[in-house]
Amino acid sequence: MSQARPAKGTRDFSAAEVLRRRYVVGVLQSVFERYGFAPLETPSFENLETLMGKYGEEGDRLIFKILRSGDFMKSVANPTQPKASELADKALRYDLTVPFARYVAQNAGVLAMPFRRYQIQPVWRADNPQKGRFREFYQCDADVVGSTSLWQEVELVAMYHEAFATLGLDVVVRVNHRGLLAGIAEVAGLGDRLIDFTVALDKLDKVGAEGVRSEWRDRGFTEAQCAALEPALTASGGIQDTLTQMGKWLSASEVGTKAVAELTWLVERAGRTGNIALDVTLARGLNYYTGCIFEVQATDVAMGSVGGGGRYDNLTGIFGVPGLSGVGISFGLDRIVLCLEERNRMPNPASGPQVLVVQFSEAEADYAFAVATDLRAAGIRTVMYPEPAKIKKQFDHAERIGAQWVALAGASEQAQDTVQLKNLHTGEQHLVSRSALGEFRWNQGA
RNA sequence: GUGAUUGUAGCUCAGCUGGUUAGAGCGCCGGAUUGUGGUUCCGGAGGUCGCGGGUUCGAACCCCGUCAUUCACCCCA
Repeated sequence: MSQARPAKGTRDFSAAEVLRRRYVVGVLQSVFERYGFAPLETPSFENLETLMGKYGEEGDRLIFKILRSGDFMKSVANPTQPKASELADKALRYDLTVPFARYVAQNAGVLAMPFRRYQIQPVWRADNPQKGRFREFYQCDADVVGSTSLWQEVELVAMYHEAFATLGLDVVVRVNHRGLLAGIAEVAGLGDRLIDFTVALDKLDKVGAEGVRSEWRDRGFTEAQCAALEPALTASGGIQDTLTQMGKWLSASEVGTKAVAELTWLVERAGRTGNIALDVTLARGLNYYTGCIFEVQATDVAMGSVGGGGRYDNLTGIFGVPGLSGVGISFGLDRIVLCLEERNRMPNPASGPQVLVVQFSEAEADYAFAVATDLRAAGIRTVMYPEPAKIKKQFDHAERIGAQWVALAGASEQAQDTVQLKNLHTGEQHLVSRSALGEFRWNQGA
């Protein structure tokens, strides 16, 4: 086994893979831009304090920290037990939302609000890899800040629907509202245990109702509290029914009631653009969400979510700019690619050379190169064989690099200013004059 | 961080209850009258059996450790 391999959780992308990823990115970009989002790129690493504490305790653990430069150890107070901040002061970005919030806070005075940006860049997490899960992966985010209108949510869901419809992947956009969860916690008397409640509830589809109940108990909820939460486990049926149920159950809670109203309004409009589902068990880990939350699930592929997002009312507050509400969505590029491949919905765009120009002898190479230049000028992807190897070898090479045509351009062709074009698929051969290469039908016999 | 799994040629793998110079297919390189490929035939190169210890007359095989892979948990895209 070779020791030459990429680092854990990372991968190389071959030509074919790069092209497939570009295809997906292209679809997302075009959707983002049609909805008026402008691109933004931020650095791959940020100051450590910019990232720490934004993703919860678990998230902090998964941040890739970058060792300080220089002889930093000499300033460490206790070298046997250095503090993390003494060893590292920078970290690779963990997601695109926090760097975006940092950017908005920094430029709050000059950005036209509401401000819409999209961002397609890799992020890094020091997680253990598994299926569809990497330590370096791409996120494709679209966020809008500076507007509390629910129309933003409607548009973002429409973007999900449009993008996945274009890609040909069947998905459902699951919707929930942090206020709904907060309302449940309130009426069940959970106090500040909202996170414990939601993290367990989120696993309903995985571990079942009994699994959730026992996790609640493990997390220290009383039997009375568990009993009070019971309606959260049984909420099902139509979206409208569920909303009605929830409205009654949470009528004593102000946040709960408001959340139900918002969901009712959103669901009516978001349901027009595609498949959506109300899922009161949807929690999502990132604890900066405050309003509607989304998660996109491929319906025909066993895969974690292929996208997620939600509203966060005060993300820039921690960077000193309070009162800016934002809402955003994220597409998981790597997982989308995996899903499309599994569903055979991935096109295979051509990129390799179309023509290989054979080199017969060193004396004839100048003419071969002139022909190659003509071909390239005509927009044909062309490779000239670099040495006068055996013809069989040159043909083999043409086959292997996927070229459909071999161009034979030696002394006899030069005498007539022509080139022989042989189709490797059909075996047909055409004698074409150099001046007519631009009109040649390269796709014949493909 | 936890649990399990796997690690033999470039790739996919075989290798019996431990027993000589560790095999196959594919791939790679070369050749079969050197301006026309794919098929076929012939020949060739290529392995510290992940690494380090231990048991044994003898270890790819058994034991311990370690590293790496994959899958799952936690968490998440």
